[in-house]
Amino acid sequence: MTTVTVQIPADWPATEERARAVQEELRARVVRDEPGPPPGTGRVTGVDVAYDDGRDVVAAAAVVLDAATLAVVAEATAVGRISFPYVPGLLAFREIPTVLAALDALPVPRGLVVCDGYGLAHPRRFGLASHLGVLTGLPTIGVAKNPFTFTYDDPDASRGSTTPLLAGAEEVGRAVRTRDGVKPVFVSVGHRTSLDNACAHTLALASAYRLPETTRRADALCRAALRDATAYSARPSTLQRPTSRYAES
DNA sequence: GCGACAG
DNA sequence: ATCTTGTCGC
Repeated sequence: MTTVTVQIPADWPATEERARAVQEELRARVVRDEPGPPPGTGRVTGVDVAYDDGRDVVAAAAVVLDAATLAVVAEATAVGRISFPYVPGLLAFREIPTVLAALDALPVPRGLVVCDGYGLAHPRRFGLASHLGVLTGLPTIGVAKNPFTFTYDDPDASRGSTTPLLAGAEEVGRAVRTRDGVKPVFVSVGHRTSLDNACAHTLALASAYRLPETTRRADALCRAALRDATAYSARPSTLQRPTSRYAES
């Protein structure tokens, strides 16, 4: 598996104002009139990021799955310094440099990229998934765990039920029930994909668990990469008192 | 002005 | 995101 080190781009926005201006400029490049790749065929790639704010370290992972079998085809990770503080609406500026590096390190084509967060469901209609799509040219979707600032009616309890995710009267995404009786996930279009297709992909990728297998795999991998990246700093609990469950008594 | 707010 | 033990339930 490939692991790379990332540098924050010299021209990366340093203020919230600049970051918002970048979003306003790039949003026009989102392609919305393509359906995207059909679910269940080809490859699907999941990306996710983990942080250690205290040490200023960020790790990203990209995991390519066979869309039909969900078997892992390829993996890559990237490690770097945190490029932006967490500000609701500006998440992309915190995640993108490292995610791009991990995606670039993959030895195989990516297919549809599934992001942990939003695409068009965003204050300026340009969330992480759309931003990543415009920068890479790849079809992308966003699958988030929370409704952010949007409203929705609870979908029926059965897996496959959906309701509109609304910004006022505008449908910016959908609440999708991936498992019976379990809290829905929130799906939106990133780039070069239709909302129907984005929801179909999400359901195809999430049947055993609430979240898509792509994000589950990427989440586990970026956490492991973060552990490795910070393994040399002092961590008494793991380095000095390894395993014994009987150490106290 | 105050509260809410993807990860 | 991350901090963190046990606990209720299939």
